[in-house]
Amino acid sequence: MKKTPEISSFRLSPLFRELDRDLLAQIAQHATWRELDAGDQLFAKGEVGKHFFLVKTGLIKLFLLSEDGQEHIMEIVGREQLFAEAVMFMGDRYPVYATALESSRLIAFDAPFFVTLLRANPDLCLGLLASLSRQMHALVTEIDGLTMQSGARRLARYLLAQPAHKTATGRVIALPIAKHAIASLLDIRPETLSRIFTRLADDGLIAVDADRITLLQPALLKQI
Amino acid sequence: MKKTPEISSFRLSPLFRELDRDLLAQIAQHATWRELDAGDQLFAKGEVGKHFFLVKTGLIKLFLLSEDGQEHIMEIVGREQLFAEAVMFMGDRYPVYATALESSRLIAFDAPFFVTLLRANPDLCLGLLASLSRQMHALVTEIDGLTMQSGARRLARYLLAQPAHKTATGRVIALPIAKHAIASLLDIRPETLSRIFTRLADDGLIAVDADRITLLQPALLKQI
DNA sequence: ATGGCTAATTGATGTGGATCAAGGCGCCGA
DNA sequence: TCGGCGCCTTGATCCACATCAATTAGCCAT
Repeated sequence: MKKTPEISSFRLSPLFRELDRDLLAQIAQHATWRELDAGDQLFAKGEVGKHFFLVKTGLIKLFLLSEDGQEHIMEIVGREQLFAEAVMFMGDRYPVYATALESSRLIAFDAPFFVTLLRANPDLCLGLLASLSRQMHALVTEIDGLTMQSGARRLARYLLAQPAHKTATGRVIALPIAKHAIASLLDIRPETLSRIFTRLADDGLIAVDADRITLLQPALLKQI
Repeated sequence: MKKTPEISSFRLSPLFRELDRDLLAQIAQHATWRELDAGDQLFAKGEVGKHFFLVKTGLIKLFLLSEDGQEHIMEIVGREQLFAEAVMFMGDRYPVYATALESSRLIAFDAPFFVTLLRANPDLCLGLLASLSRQMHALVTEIDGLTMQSGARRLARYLLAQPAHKTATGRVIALPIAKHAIASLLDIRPETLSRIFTRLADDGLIAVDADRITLLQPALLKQI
């Protein structure tokens, strides 16, 4: 069931793009496919981890739990995205929980082996450094957003960041995840998210039809 | 005025610890001392940066500004700590502002030169990867704390993390920075911080004498 | 000393979002 | 077809913290 992935399935990821065929082959030999159904757990926080992952299809949520069981989604990882690379250098323990939001196929890369590759390949190192730096910047921006912006504003940003297709009335987007998951990601309660949606709709900025959102006034949305 | 620092002044930092004498000498040649008075700006957000820094004495605050001028301190960097390493891989732009809280002496390392060293020294690469991973984990923890914990709890954590010396009545700590700076770091208003201090004091958990805080009940403080 | 800073405290009031509670609605399985 | 069960919504109330405002206390610089 676990066969080694084709090189072509991961060579286009930014981290691997510059590598030569031989190296890619070695990486592939130390990688395996991983399949998850919706709701399946990939790893738990604190668990010793020997892999990092590339999402080929599906969605993975990375989250933390407060001691009263409240879940806070840190990030939703989608197709062609790499995650948990940092586990290789952090005492091997995952800093978050990871479960599948929908059925998903991942490639699991062997972390210890990858470290030996890093030791011999400075370019690979630099690529990984760049990737981590980008993620750090994103985290700093997230802290900024969480502490200095209102819920409505965070939702506006989120909506504007979604892929959309244009129609006569405005940009239409389909929410990729359930509303309660969006609420967790934006760090607000589902009830509050619902109220913000209706307020933005009342103000004519958006139109809501279940998970189909039309941005009627994207310019005003940006200004919130 | 800018003379190159002695090797001994930075060789003990975790990032440099494993390096041989020759490499250290090269690094030193591309490094300079930087002196700042209290309030001096080291760099601004968005500025193109060609250096990363090691604090030898003093304190540097890293912060963001909201568009209405509100300042949010992300981190206070103290002696023997390295910061802004990530700027080497992030399009060269600093993601935060940095100013001195008190007069400070720093070593400024040349980032482009350091990248050439990384290319030739996998061990150095791995050290930097480890450092960035640790910082990322800290950021994740910070998000967790900011979004899932009350102000009182964040203050308790902060106090417990400070260096203290024990006395008969409890652990005594001297706040290293002004209370309003602590408030910004914990993302609460100075007024609210003041009220939390008096509440904790009323409850007998701590005693406050200006910037001298005695932890009377550290165990209870941990439980908040 | 004196005036003018800024930090810190304290009180009164306002508010965004959480919490508690009660339906409505789509979807799926028997 | 009918429950049943998440998900979403809507309303009422609550609370932590922000905001606004006034006062006091240290701390230079003149």
